[in-house]
Amino acid sequence: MATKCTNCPLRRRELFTEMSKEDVGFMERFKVGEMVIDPGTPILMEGSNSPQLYTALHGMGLRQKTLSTGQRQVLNFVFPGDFVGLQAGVLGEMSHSVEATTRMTLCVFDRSEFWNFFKHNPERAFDVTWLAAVEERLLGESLTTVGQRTALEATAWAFVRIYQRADALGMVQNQSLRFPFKQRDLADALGLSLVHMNKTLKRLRDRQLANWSDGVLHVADLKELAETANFELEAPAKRPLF
Amino acid sequence: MATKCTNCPLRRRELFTEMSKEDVGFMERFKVGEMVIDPGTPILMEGSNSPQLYTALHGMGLRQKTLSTGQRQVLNFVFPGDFVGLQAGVLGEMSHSVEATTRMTLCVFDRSEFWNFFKHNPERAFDVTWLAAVEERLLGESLTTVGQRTALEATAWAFVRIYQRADALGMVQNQSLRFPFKQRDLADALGLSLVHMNKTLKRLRDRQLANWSDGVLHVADLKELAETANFELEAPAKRPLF
DNA sequence: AACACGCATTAACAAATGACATAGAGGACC
DNA sequence: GGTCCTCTATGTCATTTGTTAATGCGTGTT
Repeated sequence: MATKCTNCPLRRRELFTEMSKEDVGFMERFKVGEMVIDPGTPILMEGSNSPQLYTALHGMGLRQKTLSTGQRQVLNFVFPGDFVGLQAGVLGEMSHSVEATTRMTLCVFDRSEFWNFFKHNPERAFDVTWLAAVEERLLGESLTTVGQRTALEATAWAFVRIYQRADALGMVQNQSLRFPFKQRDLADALGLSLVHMNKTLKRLRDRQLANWSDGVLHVADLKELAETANFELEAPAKRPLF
Repeated sequence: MATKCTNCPLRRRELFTEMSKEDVGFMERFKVGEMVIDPGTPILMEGSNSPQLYTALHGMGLRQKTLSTGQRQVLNFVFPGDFVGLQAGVLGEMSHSVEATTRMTLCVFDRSEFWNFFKHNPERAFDVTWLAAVEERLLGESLTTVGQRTALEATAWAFVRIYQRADALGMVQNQSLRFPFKQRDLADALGLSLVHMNKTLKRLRDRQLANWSDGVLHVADLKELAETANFELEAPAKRPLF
């Protein structure tokens, strides 16, 4: 029942770069199966060294880090097409956890085969590095947001990025998308308290910039939202799918 | 008179993994020269696509991102041995700037040769990915700090990380190291105002945990400092030198 | 000597954000 | 129907952090 990479519904999305027929075949041999998990289930644990790597096929999740005090930082949200476990694959240990927020299905890859990529398929090896660099770029931007932007700006920034990402995946309809997280999740992603997050959402709603209710994010005017975030809108760059 | 990779003083430091003779030779052919720059000079600019990549040999610098409002986020500090320009090498465009804080000397590599690494030297290609993953890990930790820790905890965290990094490079003597930045730099790294940074430094000084004056950071008790940071001390992992 | 400049320091006050408390809506379970 | 639970919403107050301004100190320049 596993989806064949040849028929992968993600590859067609405009977010992703073209993939050669050979590479698709290569991926198909690399893929060992598919996994379906329920909401709330951990996929990878901080400190663990998973023998498996994943690509999110359906559903959404989040990456997070927990301090000894119990506070948690949400590093980012996992969208379909995201590669999960690169750190485990390369460094041998995850520095954060990944868990499913909705029901998810994941493509499963064998970590022990990972090294073969570098040996036998330099193009795909380059793509892995590309993904790591993209991740680094996004984290740098998140860090800048949490460090420099106000609660309102930060929330607007997050919504713009989420909207753009979803749009590139074809998940936006009527300027709306399913964003099935809790206010607590976004608060922990932006370093805000839950109460303050809630008040900030209300402000965005009152200003008619963005409305996130019942798991649906609606953005009335992306440009204006980006402006309140002090964020320069630009066409999202393509990236490899792994 | 460029340093030959064979005689590279960094490679001996315990921070770095062993490198085979062949790889050293490989690097030596990859290296096209050396560059010395004065304090304050930009090395790579946000948005630029540099034809050159670098490894810091001597001196220190910082990576930063600037918002349209003029605020800046310092992403991290560049130590000797750091690879600079990975994003340009892989993505073709930097998402942040890098500039020298002290006088620096950098090994210069040709970006056009970068791809050859992946084709002809999978081990080194893997190392590049490793570096990207390490960078991602560090940024995730910084994000967690800025998002979740108080000003005091964040500053203590930063000092612990800086101390450990410097120690692994053999830059610590008498529990002290040169940390030639301004309070403004650290404030921008931790998302704090300059004044609050200053007050926080005084608190750490009063508590006899850490004293950063005249460009020298002195840590009296690393363990206690880590405790105030809510940070779990662990032996720093080795990493490849590029 | 006089001056300007960058940086660290401190005080006084302002603003942003967090903490606590409470309430309501909805779902799951008995 | 009741009860418990999670999540959202809102008000009040406390705390952290930011802003502005002033001072001092060293260094380099005129």
